[in-house]
Amino acid sequence: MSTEESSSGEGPAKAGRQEDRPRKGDPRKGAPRRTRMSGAARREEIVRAATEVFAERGYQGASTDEIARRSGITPPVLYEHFDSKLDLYRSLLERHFADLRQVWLGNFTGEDPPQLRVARSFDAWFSYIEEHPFAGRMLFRDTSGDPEVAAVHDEVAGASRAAILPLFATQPGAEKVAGSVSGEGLEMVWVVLRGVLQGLAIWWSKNPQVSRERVVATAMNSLWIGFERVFEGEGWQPPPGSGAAQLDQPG
Amino acid sequence: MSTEESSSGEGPAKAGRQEDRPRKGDPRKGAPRRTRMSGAARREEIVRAATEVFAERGYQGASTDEIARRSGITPPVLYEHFDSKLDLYRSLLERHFADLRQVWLGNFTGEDPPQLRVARSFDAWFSYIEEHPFAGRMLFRDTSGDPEVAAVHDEVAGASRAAILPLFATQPGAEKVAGSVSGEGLEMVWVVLRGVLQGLAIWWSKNPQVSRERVVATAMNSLWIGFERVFEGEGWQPPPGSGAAQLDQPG
DNA sequence: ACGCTAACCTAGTGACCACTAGGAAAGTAT
DNA sequence: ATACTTTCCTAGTGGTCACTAGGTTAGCGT
Repeated sequence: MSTEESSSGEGPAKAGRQEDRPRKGDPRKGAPRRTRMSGAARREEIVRAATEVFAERGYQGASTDEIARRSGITPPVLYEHFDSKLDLYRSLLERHFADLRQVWLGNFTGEDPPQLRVARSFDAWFSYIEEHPFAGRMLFRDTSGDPEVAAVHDEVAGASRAAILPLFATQPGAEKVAGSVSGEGLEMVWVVLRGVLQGLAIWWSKNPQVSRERVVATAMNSLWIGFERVFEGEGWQPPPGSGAAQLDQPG
Repeated sequence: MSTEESSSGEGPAKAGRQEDRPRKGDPRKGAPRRTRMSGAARREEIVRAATEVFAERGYQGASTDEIARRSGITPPVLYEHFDSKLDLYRSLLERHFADLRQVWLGNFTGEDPPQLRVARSFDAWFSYIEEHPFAGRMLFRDTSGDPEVAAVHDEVAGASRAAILPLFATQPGAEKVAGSVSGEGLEMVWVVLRGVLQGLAIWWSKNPQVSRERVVATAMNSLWIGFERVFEGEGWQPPPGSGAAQLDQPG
């Protein structure tokens, strides 16, 4: 314990502000935050807390007051590090998406057989999710409620997609999954992949007792096994001559 | 249910009656709403408008004022039909999930070969999405930001899941996809299925030029083709003797 | 015509939230 | 100690939102 506190001596004229309170009760108001950090360290603390809160409550549900509280500061300090809530959100997205992009680029490329590269990528991807649960849950949230937020999310996520998608396009036979490897077809492959991985990641975060190996195996069984057979030309065909009649939904 | 009274079309020339004012500027305040409806009709109008707004902005982003405005009323009237925003949301969820449940129950059951039943169900499911775009986009939104809303969503969606999942459990070989057909395994199958269908549905709503047949084919190629092979025992196996070393992610 | 019910409105209320002005204190250099 | 910078605070501001109290009017039955 360092110096008692420097405010000894003169009695406070107006308000009796004591610095070393036994911070029982409310941790925000009762305890004066005399834990001063360097700017960089505090900024990291904000990033960590904000990832947590955004993961738990989504963009709209996360309050800057709550983020500040979990960072050990009051709201004004937050705005000395980030211009706005949206600016903070964007910088988190960029950081975490960059991490995941590296996971793909570092594992999917190479000369190994496709199945091995896919399995390796999935495993590395779920490893990242395992080690950064809040990051995963934050990234995969639906943000389309607020157009401005959705634009930021689409922009950052789109940059990752643009970096990763070409890896798949070179897979021979990939065009058979969704009709083509360019434009809509490739986009649909991406949608399916993302749907499965994100769905499993969110489910896994609520069922952590399941091993990563099992989650990866489920993803492989769902995606790769089917895709591989489609690559070889065994794709599903609609039953001939049975268009509308059979496929109509009941009233 | 398509009695769409376009209450606010372009006014023909000018104000002829006492009712249609030249509502320049604020459309809510200028026009006295003397279009009185029966309670049931107004309630339907609210349901329609609320589905739209929840689909566009999510639960938190949807304002009751906006829902009221699109229903042609002011907020107090809304509360004569529903107890609260959450009550309104719950009743929409129940209605639309019940519709989708019927799609599954009406198409997946029967004596046809599994592939045909799956394809028929997918087609019927996407048909429903096609005809009720707002319903689809509303149901598949992430609502976990607000615990109270998440609880309602989980409750209603869980009822649908409980009705549909047993249909899959009887599929021979289904346990091989995720390790078992009970508990976690079956849940993971559900997660994968939901991830693919919902992902494709949301993507499709932004890319309506793609035919339903193509979307269904992508879903079949992604899910059924792979699953079928797994059913037959061809599931993916981790490369032997290559656990952590190969699968480690890069720094 | 006249009263009654139900649909609808105006005009709020209090709570919450993103964000800020201005000042105090902690650390650092002199 | 004194001057200076940086970190952090108190105490707000204006705006939005879910929801409501109490009054008005349309339309129907008699």
